[in-house]
Amino acid sequence: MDSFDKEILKILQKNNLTPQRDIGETIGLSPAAVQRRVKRMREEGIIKHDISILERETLGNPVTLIVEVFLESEQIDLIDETKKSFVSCSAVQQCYYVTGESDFVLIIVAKSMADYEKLTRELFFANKNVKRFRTVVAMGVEKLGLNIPITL
Amino acid sequence: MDSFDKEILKILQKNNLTPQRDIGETIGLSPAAVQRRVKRMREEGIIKHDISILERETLGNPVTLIVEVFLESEQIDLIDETKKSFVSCSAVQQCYYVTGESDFVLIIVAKSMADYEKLTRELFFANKNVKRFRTVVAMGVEKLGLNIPITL
DNA sequence: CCATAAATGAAACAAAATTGCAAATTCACC
DNA sequence: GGTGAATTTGCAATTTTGTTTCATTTATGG
Repeated sequence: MDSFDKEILKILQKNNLTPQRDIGETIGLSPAAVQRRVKRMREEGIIKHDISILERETLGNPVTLIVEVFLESEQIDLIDETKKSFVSCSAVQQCYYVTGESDFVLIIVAKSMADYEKLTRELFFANKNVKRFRTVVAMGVEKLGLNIPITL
Repeated sequence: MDSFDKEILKILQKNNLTPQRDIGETIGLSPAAVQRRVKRMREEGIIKHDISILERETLGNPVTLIVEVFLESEQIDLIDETKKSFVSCSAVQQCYYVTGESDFVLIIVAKSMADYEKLTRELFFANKNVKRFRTVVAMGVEKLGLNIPITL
């Protein structure tokens, strides 16, 4: 992985519909060379996914919540089970397994607070291993991206 | 926005390189019709961005942190200023303006803890309006996406 | 310094996206 | 329910983009 690759990645993580011709011109490489590098990086998994980012509000999910989850037991199989229930929930955008007082931090989207309240029953109250959870309501999503700082 | 649009979005937010022909076959519409709908939704901003998601680890940003920031003053201009400094920082992946005890929640990536420590000086210690902050270290990123639940 | 391997650019090729147009569908109004 | 306008559709032609081929160049190891 050289600096050409990194420059390509910098462009793709901003806009992955950029034509390879344009990328080539920008970084000084032929379209074919760009094509081969992109293909390789997809195969190697450096490029994990290619997705469209949608507007949450228009699609009926205007509420964002940040939830800190505290578990009862730190037994590995119990943790795994709980983890699975979080990850498989489509409302859960992100799930972090964390150190400190709490065990998980979740980023969740919901149609409404009532909708979220319903979700907490499934996700937390129904789970014996969840001791307690603390919800923080996002009034505004000021930045939302997965852009990684890439140093050449 | 009808159920065709929603089906298209469901596909694109998983993989935006899916050929329009495939999308058309799946949902029962001609490639041209799909193309026009996608174009419209891009123009309307329902599709906000099209990006590649990269592997953080390979690109030298293996550390993820969740930070709760408590401000000194709730004055709107001071908040805005602080917000700007967070949003413009490339290590900050997400910035939420929140209710409750704290004022902001940030998701931050870093090369190392030492790197993060350096970042805290710029971002928090250098800012007079930051009263205190609480850092939670992510041991594992179990789920990381921006997939919105779309109901037809 | 040579031989080998890897990466490149140019051109041909294939696949996908985009556009023009006539037919079909939907919608608002009577 | 019927009628006309507006919208949306599918098909086919066109254009753009992505992919492969191949000869050449550049880098690598002995």
